[in-house]
Amino acid sequence: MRKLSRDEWVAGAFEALVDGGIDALRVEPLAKRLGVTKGSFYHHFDNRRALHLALLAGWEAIGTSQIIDGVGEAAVGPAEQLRVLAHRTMQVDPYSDAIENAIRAWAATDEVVAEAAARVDATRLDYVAGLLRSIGLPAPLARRRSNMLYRILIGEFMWRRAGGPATTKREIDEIVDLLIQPTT
Amino acid sequence: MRKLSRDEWVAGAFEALVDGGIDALRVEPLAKRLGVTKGSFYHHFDNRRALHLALLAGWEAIGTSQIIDGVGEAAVGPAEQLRVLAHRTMQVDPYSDAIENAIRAWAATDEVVAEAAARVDATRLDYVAGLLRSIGLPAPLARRRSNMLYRILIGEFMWRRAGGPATTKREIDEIVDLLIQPTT
DNA sequence: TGTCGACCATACGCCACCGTATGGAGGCGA
DNA sequence: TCGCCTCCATACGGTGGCGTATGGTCGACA
Repeated sequence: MRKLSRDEWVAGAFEALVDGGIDALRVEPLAKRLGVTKGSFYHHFDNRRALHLALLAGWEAIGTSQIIDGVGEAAVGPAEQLRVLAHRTMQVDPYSDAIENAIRAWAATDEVVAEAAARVDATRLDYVAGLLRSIGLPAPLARRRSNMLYRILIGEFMWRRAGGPATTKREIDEIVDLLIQPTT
Repeated sequence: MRKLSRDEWVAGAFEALVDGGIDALRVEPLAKRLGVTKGSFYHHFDNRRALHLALLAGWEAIGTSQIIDGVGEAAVGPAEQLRVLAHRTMQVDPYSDAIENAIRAWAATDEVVAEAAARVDATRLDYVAGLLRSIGLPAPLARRRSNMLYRILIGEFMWRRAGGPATTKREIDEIVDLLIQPTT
């Protein structure tokens, strides 16, 4: 008889989220995938909602730091840091694409999720805006440009998830070059 | 006793799609919303899938032309046309946001939907790229810039849907100005 | 005014899933 | 070895939704 920890359930839930979205994340099918019965699930969680919230908490924890961590060490100047950041976040990763999209779509119908997503977005945007200011853009312009880059990112995730071709490395460089322009 | 046409069912389905996504689009609740029973539904449609496909066909029909139609009359030069196009598509419309996102999220798990979305995307992208070429950008650059703008659009839809503040008119102008730059 | 067809209500069987209740297996300390 | 605690299997009732079968209503039209 296999024994699972709570974290293993959450990890399995992320897998299920990837190929089906939050609505397809049901406890009995998930239990079958994990090789146990739902008796295990209801030992670790009060109900289905509790699993969803655990999932959300996990995403928020890694979603905030994952992208930013290590950028400062990987590159020296702010312009190069921005470039590294862009390449890292836009690299092809179907797993991340699916999760990011699933959470964001979920946010449309769940206030708690929307708030968590807003926190993650704010952290990322602040970081990028700070980089742009370091490059020399005035604060309001830096803010607008970071918003622009962030929309490109979200769009890229969703675009790829729907089956579209990924943005190439060369195009990413071009985007960064364009965004750090002080004027139009 | 109320009587509905097939189109009224589709229209109702769009409403339901807006506040819940494709998974929440179920025939019995929808029938209740429309003030009839599912007896009516199964008179007009073979099954739930048929409604989904009708929905998809409706979206593809309007999604391709809706944005483009009338732009040629509303502005003279290609640069101004692009500006008009950007303002039109990015204007705040929670209804469109929801549908666009729902379809795109749906495309991640349904091949038929993914193909329809790809057709719509290709049409829109071709149009924007053509505008950029008319402005004077070389074809490959025009293609890359249109991809960029399109990602911003998708990102904007999803961003707003998740509760974020909309891009202002001034920012939209700035984006267009940046994208029609011949070089970085 | 009778008939026909379009449209819908109702009732039914079926299935997937939720959450609960209960007991059983197995490790672990006293 | 005994009892306990953690983790899970099993069985159950309940709910919501799918699709079908069947009959009823109402307007159009001859």
